[in-house]
Amino acid sequence: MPELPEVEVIARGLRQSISNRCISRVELLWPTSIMGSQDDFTRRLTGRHILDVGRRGKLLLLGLETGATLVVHLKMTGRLVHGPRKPALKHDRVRFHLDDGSLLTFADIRRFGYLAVFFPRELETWKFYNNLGPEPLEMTTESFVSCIRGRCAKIKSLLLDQKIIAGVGNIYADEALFRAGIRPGQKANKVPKKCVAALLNHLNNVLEQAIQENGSSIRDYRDSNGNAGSFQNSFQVYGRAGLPCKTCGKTIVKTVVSGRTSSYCPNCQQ
DNA sequence: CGAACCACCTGACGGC
DNA sequence: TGCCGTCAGGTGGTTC
Repeated sequence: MPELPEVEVIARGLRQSISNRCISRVELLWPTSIMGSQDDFTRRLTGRHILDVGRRGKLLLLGLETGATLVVHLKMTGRLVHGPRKPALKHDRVRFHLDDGSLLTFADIRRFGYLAVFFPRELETWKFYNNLGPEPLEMTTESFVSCIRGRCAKIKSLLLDQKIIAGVGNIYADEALFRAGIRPGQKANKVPKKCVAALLNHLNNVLEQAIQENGSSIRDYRDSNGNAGSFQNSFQVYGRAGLPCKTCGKTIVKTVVSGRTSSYCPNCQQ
């Protein structure tokens, strides 16, 4: 569910609300949401202070006083919400009781999401983390072009590949490609170099605008305070198949790329 | 290297 | 009402 902007919004919110808090108790309501040993997980967190909150790709990273990192992947329906103590809800999977009496809750309807605590050595050997590509917002045009150019895969498949660029998902891939005027099914090596270079700027503009608007809420996404985002109101193509293009009026069409529903304007995108 | 599948799960929605 | 199929923001694995 959440892509880079949503995870970034959550990280910023938690940085404000839980930095320097201490985890007094860990409540495992659905133990299989933990990757690896549940005992280690609880032991490594209980009684520890959270020093900082960061993000890498779509991963949330909570830095602990011990140097270990609590990693959270929200996948499709995960939420990480901080608030006052209250009874657990149906989809709550893990709850962290903090020393000020507040509660940090990981909820996840579909249970694809997971949590883990890694010490630095372990983090280095975790393949998913280690193979993550660069952050788009920190990437140079030259490096982006060199990652994309010469590839014969469809351009959208490359945007979605976390090993190439970290953090882009179905929504922002479609929105960036619309702004760049490139069809999602276009082969990367057939896109003019200039257009590939411009694509990074469009992608980063979309990501930054989405962060400003607190992310996109299709159905499940909520920020760390439990509030919905508003960028879904600015979608140009995502979820708009059959509706008129906001730029030219032509009907937005739907196709499948990388097994993902993809929408584009047949007139604005080539 | 790339595409086409399936798998992991639940819930919402539309059609009949 | 209820049953059934379809679809959903992500990632990993297999096979061809």
